[in-house]
Amino acid sequence: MSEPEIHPHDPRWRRLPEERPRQILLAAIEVFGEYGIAGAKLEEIATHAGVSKGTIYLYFQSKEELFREVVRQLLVPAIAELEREVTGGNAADQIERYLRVHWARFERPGTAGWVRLVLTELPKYPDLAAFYFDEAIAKSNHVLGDILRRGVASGEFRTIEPVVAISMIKAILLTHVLWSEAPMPETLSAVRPRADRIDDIVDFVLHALRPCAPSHAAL
Amino acid sequence: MSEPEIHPHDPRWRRLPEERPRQILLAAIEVFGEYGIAGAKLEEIATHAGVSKGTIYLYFQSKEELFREVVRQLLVPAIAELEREVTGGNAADQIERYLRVHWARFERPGTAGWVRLVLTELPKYPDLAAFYFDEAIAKSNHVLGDILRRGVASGEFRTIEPVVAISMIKAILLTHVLWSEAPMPETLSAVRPRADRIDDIVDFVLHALRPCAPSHAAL
Amino acid sequence: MSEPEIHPHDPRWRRLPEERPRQILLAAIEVFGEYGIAGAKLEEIATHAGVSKGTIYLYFQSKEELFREVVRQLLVPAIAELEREVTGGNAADQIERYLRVHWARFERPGTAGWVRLVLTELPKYPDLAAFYFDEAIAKSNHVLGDILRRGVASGEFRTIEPVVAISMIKAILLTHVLWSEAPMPETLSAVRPRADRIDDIVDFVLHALRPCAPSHAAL
Amino acid sequence: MSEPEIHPHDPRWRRLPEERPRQILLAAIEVFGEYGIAGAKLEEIATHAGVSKGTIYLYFQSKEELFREVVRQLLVPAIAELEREVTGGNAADQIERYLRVHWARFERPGTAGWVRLVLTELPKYPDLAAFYFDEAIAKSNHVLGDILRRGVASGEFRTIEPVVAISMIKAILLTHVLWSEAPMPETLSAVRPRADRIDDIVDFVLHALRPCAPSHAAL
DNA sequence: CATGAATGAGGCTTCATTCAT
DNA sequence: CATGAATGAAGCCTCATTCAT
Repeated sequence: MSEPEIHPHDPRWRRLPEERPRQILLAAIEVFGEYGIAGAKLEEIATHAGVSKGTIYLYFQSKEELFREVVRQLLVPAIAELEREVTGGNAADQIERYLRVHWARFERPGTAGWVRLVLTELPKYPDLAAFYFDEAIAKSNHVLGDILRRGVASGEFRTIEPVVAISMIKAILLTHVLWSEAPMPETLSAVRPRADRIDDIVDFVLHALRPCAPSHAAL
Repeated sequence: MSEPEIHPHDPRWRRLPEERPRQILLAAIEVFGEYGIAGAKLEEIATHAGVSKGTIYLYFQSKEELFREVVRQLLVPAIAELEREVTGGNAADQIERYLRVHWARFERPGTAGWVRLVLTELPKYPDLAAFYFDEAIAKSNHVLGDILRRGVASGEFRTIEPVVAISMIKAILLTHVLWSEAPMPETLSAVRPRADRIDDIVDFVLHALRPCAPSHAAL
Repeated sequence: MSEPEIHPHDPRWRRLPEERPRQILLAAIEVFGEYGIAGAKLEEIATHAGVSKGTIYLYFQSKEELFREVVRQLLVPAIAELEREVTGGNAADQIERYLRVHWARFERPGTAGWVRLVLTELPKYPDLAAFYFDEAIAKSNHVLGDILRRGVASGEFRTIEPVVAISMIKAILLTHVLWSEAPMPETLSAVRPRADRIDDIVDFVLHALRPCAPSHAAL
Repeated sequence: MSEPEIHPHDPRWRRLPEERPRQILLAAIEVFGEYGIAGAKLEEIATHAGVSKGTIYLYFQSKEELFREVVRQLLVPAIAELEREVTGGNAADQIERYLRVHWARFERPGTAGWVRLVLTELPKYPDLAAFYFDEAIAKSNHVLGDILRRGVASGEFRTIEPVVAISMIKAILLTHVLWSEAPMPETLSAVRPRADRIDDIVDFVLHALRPCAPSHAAL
């Protein structure tokens, strides 16, 4: 209909073989996060990546394999990387730092989709889930477990099974990430929209861990 | 054609027509919970309900409308019903009771699907989410908020914004329900499989709420 | 563009579950025969059968499975059926009858495609080929072998390995069927278009089998 | 950039550019022969030829044009060349020589693909078929026709229309070449695998041609 | 010249929805 | 009412063809 102005340097596409896979993966994690595996359309991933449908197949064998690579190349490294950032200070400081580092990480737009991805899609792929657990979860569990054990030993924390505390901490963190994005977070949770929700989380977790006098909660 | 009560060649038995919609809704919540909205197939819902695909359309206009009715007729009432069961005792007892009642409720097979539905599918339908919030969440928030306010007032709990405590409690509860289900709970969380996980939850929550100073034990 | 006259009894389709599979198979054998498995389009098979694309999948799991059923339900029975028609007379008469019966069979329009199907597609499916061999080829070999052995024993035919004569007879028959249809038969063979090509075939085969005086061909 | 003869780091060796089209044609006839026109992938032809996909388009306008050139530049000359080799001896000797020369020719690996190409793909391209007929078939028909006419005239052969004998001879020859190849020859034909199948063919053809009456041996 | 990255039309397949029975 | 056969839009994937490098 409209004559696009044709310049001699108006190529329809460019050769970017080095960047393509990453472009596609980044587009994929976004779209998968929003719609899930079944609901994500390759067409949309391609558009987001600025390529055509067929191009995806130059780098990934299938939609499922693309999802697998998203987990392998983006999810797992991103999670694994977080663990390195938690250092220094006493146990409570480290817990706080752990929470804030993760929160900051997940505040980046589009990352809440990751949580949904992990919660709802990963269980369908046992091998992926196992890989994810080994490479990402186990490490963070180790980091958190160390902090908790140290805190308990030093009396900074009350006596608590590290594995239990870990699951509570992660439950709180992940769910609030999920609630923090998307349409109407406050609708599904009870949370009033607050930018500093992470303060509440830190506060709640540290209170739950602090040592106690004659506890009535031991019942 | 139909002389249902007497004829010896009568096929097994037949449900009253009025029950059809409910059969379908029950099948739908199960299948939606397992596969999500996009992944659920009407064929499978029909099979679960013991009817044919076409029959669904006699009672529901479309797949989406069916999902809406699932939320309206099953999810909301089921959640709303729970709130009535929490009564009596001091604030800590009531919190514990709240947690245990909900946990027991969600331990029924198939109910973890509800949680996934609410956490991951509902946000896509703002109007449904609002309805769900008004009819189900708001009530439970009210119940919990009352308990918390009373506990804080009586000194049983530390000073904490009820709305914050509510979101923490629900985050922990819902996530553990999700993890307690079928495919590899312990793989994606850090949780060792334990039947008494609810004890850990109660313990953690009450510790988080108890007063700060060397407790001069309320009550 | 054109308003089709809508009568109250102008249904867009009719329920014909009994006939559908056969309609589709008949359309499929035609289209497969013309284009091969890869070249055949389900769209065209559907059109030939007077149904929509989706309908094919109500009765056949996939394009390949459709092809398999064509072989199983149409090709093999059609070939097998032929063998029953060869009876009576001396050996030469029976050979002639065998040739003419098969020729008549393959003269039906569309059947030359069968030959191409068997020659070019069947080898790709070893299990199908084995089935076809057992159910169709082996029987016809048996029939032909019997005739030949009897002819040799009675002195009606010269001494010849039945298995050799069989392959010669089939080679001649199949190739001429292939040449007998399609665009320009006489172009690829040397054959002038003649309705009574089968007479030439009968003549040639019987001459090749007839007993001989001091043979110079025995070298 | 290119100093091909001297440099020690010169990659292996390189074909002269003039050979490229031939490389591609040779690869193409192989792949076309195995998979047919529709089933053949340019990617595979390129790989076989040791070039890239794009290179094919430097020499051939399209896949179909490539097939046309295969017929024009390889099939036709190869067939035409065969005719020159049949000389000397009496008619029967020449027929035998014709059969053995062709058989030897087609025994070269990959050449059975030619037969399939001619029998099953060529008919789809009437102009190609006509060209093939004029350039290859007509010549061989002429050669064979001459032999046959001479044989009939000398009494060495029985009275038979040359054109008929030609089609029988070619039918037998081509089909057995097809069956002699790779996937389950003995399954689709009745032929036991035998290295000396050509002896059977020669024997059968000569018997079919020999004079009828108690032979007073010509020559 | 040669490459191979990129494209996009076209085919197979699924499944929500419709409708004759 | 209920059925399930039939439809067809839409999505995944392939591969002949184009074109920047």
